[in-house]
Amino acid sequence: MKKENPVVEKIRSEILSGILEEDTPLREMQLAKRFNIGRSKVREALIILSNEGLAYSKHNFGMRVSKFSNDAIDNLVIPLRRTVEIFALRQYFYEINNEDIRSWEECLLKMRTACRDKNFPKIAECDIQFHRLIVERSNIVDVISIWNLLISRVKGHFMRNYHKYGDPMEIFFEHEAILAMFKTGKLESVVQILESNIE
Amino acid sequence: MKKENPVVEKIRSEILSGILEEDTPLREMQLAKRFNIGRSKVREALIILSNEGLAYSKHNFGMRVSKFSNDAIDNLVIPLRRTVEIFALRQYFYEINNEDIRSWEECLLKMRTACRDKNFPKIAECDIQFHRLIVERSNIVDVISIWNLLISRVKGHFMRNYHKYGDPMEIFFEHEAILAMFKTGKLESVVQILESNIE
DNA sequence: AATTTAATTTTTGTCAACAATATTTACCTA
DNA sequence: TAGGTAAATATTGTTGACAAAAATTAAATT
Repeated sequence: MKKENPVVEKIRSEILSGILEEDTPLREMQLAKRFNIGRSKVREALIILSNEGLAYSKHNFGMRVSKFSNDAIDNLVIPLRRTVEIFALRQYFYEINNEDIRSWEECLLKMRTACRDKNFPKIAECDIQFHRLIVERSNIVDVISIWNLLISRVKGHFMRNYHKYGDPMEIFFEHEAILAMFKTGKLESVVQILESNIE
Repeated sequence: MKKENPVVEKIRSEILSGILEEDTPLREMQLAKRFNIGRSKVREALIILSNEGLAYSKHNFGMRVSKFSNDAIDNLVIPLRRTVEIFALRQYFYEINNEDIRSWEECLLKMRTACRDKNFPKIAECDIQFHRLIVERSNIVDVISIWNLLISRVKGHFMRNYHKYGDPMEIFFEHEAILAMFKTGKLESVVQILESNIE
């Protein structure tokens, strides 16, 4: 598997988590000094981020952090996410073992704390992690990379979506229910509940 | 919206269609001279292609054309492509003008020649271009980049798929029919014929 | 003081140069 | 001639230089 550029990974994570706000200029020299690399290496990283849609640029303007996605895009990306995650799940569902279950349980533990604390960025992180585990368990590189792109396209969607819940704990209960259904071994029921969770 | 780098587009199209074979070195100076641009611009293009999975590199080895993907994930990617293209089309269908029609007609003209000559790499190039025009006309950068990733995951699929046709001219007729349906202005009919074409 | 204008600094985009590495060619020897 | 070795060439990855554009600061004007 291709090893990721750690500078790309770091900047991307900071954009997705909201540490870097919309329209923040990504200054080349500043990043070069920070990561102790040359300007050309920073440039490469920014090109990749821009290609992923997390940064944008104009001529002689440099790269800036992209704005949040809009509802129109969400309407496209959410069905795609459903398709990808359920495709991934179907590849291995009947081979799920105790170790797999434990990784989801570990994720849920963190999510419960985050929900109790109403720490929404942390809830989003756990939410994404829960679904990432579903996709990565398939071990199919192409599927994982498609899912990664889709997730980067709904920057801000998770936070917005949480407003629909009266109490953040409901987010935890929903994912707890998904895992409970995993344990029953009923694939079509899992598909149904997973579909309703991805919205 | 920022226009896509035409050099990236051209090289990508040549990789996807199979004009550039697996493991072909993508020499920077050679490409720079060919497109009349500097080496740094070529470098940017290659980074993007590599990020999309169409090229790979080792240190001091440069970029090479990636190998074909296996068709295991076709069952996933093809429905996704359908969703994305039809989503794009719905955004602007009732605003299609003569200039748009002309760009598809221009594409079809090349496709007819390629089909008559049984030049399969060229057919694939035109086929991809036809669908790319559908997506790019939406001017939605997120949609375009998702589509680009999906297309890059089925490298080789087009060529494989053409074996189903008895006569390559059928490929041209199918796309001619799509454009004809565009002109009728009946969106749902276009959706239907487009869905059947993406397989 | 507020606004406009000019000068200064910063930043980007691009090029050319360079060392490090890889590839090719020419040469030598058995 | 075949195979190996060294020289020559080509290519990449990286740096620094520099002009063009943008952003910032300072000065001037009302």
